[in-house]
Amino acid sequence: MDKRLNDGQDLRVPAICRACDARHRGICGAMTAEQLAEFSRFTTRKKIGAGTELHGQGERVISYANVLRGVVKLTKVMQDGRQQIVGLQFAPDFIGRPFASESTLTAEAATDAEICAVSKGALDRMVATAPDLEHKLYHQALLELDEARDWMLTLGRKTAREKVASFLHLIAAHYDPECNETVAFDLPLSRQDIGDFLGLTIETVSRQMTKLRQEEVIIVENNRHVIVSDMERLARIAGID
Amino acid sequence: MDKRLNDGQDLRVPAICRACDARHRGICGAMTAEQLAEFSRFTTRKKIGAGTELHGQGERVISYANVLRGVVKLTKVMQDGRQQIVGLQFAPDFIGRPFASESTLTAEAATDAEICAVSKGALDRMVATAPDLEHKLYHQALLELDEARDWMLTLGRKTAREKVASFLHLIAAHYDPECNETVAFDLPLSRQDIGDFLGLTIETVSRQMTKLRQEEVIIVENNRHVIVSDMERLARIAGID
DNA sequence: CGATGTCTTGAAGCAGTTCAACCAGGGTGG
DNA sequence: CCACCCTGGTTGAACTGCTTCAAGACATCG
Repeated sequence: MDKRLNDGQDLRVPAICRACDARHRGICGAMTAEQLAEFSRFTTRKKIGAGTELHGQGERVISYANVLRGVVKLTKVMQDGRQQIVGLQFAPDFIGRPFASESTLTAEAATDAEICAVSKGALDRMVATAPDLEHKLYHQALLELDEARDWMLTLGRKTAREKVASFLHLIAAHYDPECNETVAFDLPLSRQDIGDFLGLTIETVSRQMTKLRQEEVIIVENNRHVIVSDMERLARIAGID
Repeated sequence: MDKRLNDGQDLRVPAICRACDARHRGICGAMTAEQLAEFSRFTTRKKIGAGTELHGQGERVISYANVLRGVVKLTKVMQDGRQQIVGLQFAPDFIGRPFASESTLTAEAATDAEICAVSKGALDRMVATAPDLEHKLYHQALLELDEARDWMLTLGRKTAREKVASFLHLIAAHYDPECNETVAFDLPLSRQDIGDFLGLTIETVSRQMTKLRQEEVIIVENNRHVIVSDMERLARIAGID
């Protein structure tokens, strides 16, 4: 039986959660109807515009969030302004760092997005008593760690060309987990953000994109829309095994 | 009362664990005497020489380990041989990736080391039933994620000089958590490894070390022994806030 | 004491940055 | 409705920091 359908009829589950896309895929999937009901008293679903900051580097954190739609970027900055994106969160990812009062990074919407924010206290309390929830969070942390380490290889050892291809591959793979031969999508990041993600300048990103376009690895429309006709080829250029 | 002393007299705790340095600091700290007794039937304490591989990238993993002494490096390689160190594990760190059968990286002793290996099955079973243990593992995963993201900033946005200084700072801070003004230590990595950690060539690492030596930021003896006289200054050069 | 591996130093080359100009699209106001 | 500007992206030319390639110094160990 489809759990989602079943759940949609379970009136103990809050209405807002019953209508939520991320209900089963995200951390909420680990909660019972009763827990959700209790929990939802501390959650707020909201739409945020691109550029909205959820919390800043060095700030005290008072809430966590789940991404429901859009992309949130996690960035670190040095005093002199140099910037590095250290993570991209897609739906239904969890945003926040349990067991730390201060954030070591900034979380900011890269695109228009929708999130379900929850007070830190409420989640911390629930984590302390619900092993299933902590298990789910642990699971996501491990996935993020895998991603971070993959990206370290990209940052440390790949050429600009490979980096840009790796980025395109990452986004494409996210939009099409089936990994079809051809994929089309809108880039969730500006050229500046792509540069900050890849450890490159905006000019280098632009030049490499142009080259990939000329070689017909990608087709670009309106600067943001990208069509990859041969994912295999892109992966090869990206240096992905 | 000192828990360690107390524990040393508790005969339900296996002898090998009673004598273990990492007993309370590592994940074992989350276990009861009974759990340890059960658990120790599946653990093997062993000394391994520098260069010993614990598991390789792409291999099936059959055991986890705790570092008791020495340093273990986690590396990723591309088919053409380019290599990146994506993590350094010190005592009492846990090595392994729960919930994955295959490893996406290689774990290899960077120095002579001592580890406490445990069969994957035994730990997985215990994790499934002991929330405290999973909590501890989750906690470490989050710390590793923090470290990985810090390093992404280093890899993506720092100059060779700042990278080398950052590395020295990292090692120094590990040997002296008190953060005294002056710290002396042996480098746990060869120049090649340092390069692979920083995304630089061995020559660039060497040149930057020479420069730092000439500026008297560090004193180097026998290539491996380093003395930092002014940690503040090193941090400034490393671009650490 | 030579042999081997590790580290340093030097010189030349190149990938990516920097600086500057240009272009396209989209909104604003005269 | 067009001139204007403003933002985000592209392109070009000169520069530079890191790499590459090659040789030499140093330590360690049979």
